[in-house]
Amino acid sequence: MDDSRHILLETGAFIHSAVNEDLKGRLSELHTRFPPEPGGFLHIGSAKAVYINFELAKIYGGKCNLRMDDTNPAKEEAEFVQAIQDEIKWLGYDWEDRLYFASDYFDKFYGYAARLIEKGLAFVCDLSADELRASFGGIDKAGVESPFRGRSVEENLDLFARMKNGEFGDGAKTLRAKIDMASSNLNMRDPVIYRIAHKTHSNTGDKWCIYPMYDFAHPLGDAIEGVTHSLCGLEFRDHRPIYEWYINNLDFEQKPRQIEFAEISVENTILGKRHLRKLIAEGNADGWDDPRLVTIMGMRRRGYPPSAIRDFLGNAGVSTAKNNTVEFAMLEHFVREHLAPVSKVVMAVLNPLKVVIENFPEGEVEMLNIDGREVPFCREIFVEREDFMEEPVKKFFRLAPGNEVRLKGAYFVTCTGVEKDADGNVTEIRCTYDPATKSGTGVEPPRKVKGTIHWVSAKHGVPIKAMLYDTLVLDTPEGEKELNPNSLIEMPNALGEPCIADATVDDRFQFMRNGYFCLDSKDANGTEGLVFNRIVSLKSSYRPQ
RNA sequence: UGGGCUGUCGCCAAGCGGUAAGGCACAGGACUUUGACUCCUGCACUCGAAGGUUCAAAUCCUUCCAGCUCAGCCA
Repeated sequence: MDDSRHILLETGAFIHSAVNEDLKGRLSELHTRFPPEPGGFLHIGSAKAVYINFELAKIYGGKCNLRMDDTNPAKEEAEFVQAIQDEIKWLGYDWEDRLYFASDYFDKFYGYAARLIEKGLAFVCDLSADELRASFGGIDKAGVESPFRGRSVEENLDLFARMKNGEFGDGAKTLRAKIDMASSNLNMRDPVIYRIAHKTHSNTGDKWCIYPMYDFAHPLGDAIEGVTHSLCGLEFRDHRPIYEWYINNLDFEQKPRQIEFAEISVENTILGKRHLRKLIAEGNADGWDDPRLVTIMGMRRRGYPPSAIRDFLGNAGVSTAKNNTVEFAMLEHFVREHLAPVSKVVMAVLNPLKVVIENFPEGEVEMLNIDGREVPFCREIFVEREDFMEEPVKKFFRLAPGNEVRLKGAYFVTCTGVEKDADGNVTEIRCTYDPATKSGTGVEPPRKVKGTIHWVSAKHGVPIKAMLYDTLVLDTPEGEKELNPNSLIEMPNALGEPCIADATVDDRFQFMRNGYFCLDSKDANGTEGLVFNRIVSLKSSYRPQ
């Protein structure tokens, strides 16, 4: 089922040829890495980076490290370190014993920075954050060189050591690379290498009060770990020159190469950390694991198989540099495809309408064998409210006055009447059944019937709550995101056939004609009764009227 | 208006000088005790536009048009 290996080989040709060329065929030497910042949870966008880095290494028999990019103590928390590992494992990948932390290299980073100073390629700058920003210039304006750019190697070395020793306050000084303030690439305008931040780091504690910037730490981290190919999102395209500048100026034997791929975006979803945080803070999402979110936690709770996510990612393609927004329907397609073979098909009625079978003996319970299950059938059952129409539209093959349908695995029934309340709402329908049409007897029914509907015994039905999801937000034509008012529909009075009382969180069901469902893992001990999440609906070619 | 990048079916996406793969979606049809699944069938004489080179161009050249992206002591 999981042919992602094949898919990734077909797509992302630019990566394959680059890797092939660099390694001159020794592809098992391919070494990649997935470098998350432990400052948040992973989502489908991060999953693509996980997928590409790990999958590519797997295809060629190479290795992929997991490196926590924890160079900014202000934004990172230890809890994410474990969460991210769980998420990657769930996605199906293994970094073996190669879990690393950028912070493990702080000593080395410091040494390399000093090296840059000695080579006259870095200097300590006293400009304030505001002054620095102003001196950077702009998109069509060259920057201005720092007045501290000419300091001697000795002075720089001394100042840098004193920065490290905590002699200066936050923001008082920075270490900067000496490159080119007139570069058309803003990342090359004497970028900051180290900043001062008297903050406790989750890994190194108070040992450091200066921390390296991403642009400096990332290539060095790659080089130190022996990474051959640093595959990252397109957003880092403009950083490639600075990545190479550090690598080339620090004389690494084996130079890692950065290759970018287009990030994925899925229609009607939100990926941005701050946007997600806002949704959660405002109560519009039920935490990071809200099943309507395409966070890893959300998709996991929703019931998406990880293999479906991998397959989706592979099929959505690994393009070079094109903006793309994949339709949500494509994700759902792969979810269905991977769910179908592992799901047990059972009956559940989401919106129950009582049916009394008038000629079925009162009090009698008949056990029916449906696909190997024993399912009780009796005089009073529930069917889906949507499966009955008092005044049927044309091509409505379900229950309607005078109309005969098959009850799945049971008998043919004909609607003979309707009961209503004072407001005219249908409260129950009356039917008669034909004993000669019993299912599974091997005897051909005496006549054909167009519709087969699902049902649950009134006496034996297990009360459940069904959660029907749609995406939390909708894309507007203007390119904005708006809340989807119908992103959650709760069906509190749903009923399932008896066997679902034994469901575990790992079980996947297809509720016949209603979609794929699983137990909500958030409420695994059932304090709210049995809560089932609809993972994805079934496709339907039925169009009323 | 500086730099980088991109424009192939509604959405993804192959293709890299030899006459437009595939998936999703959609539309027909077959099958059907899930209006599901499965199975057939259809779905770009055309590759952002215009010129040019060539026996031959989505693929090469030129110009133009459109879109995305970059100014954290974030990653």
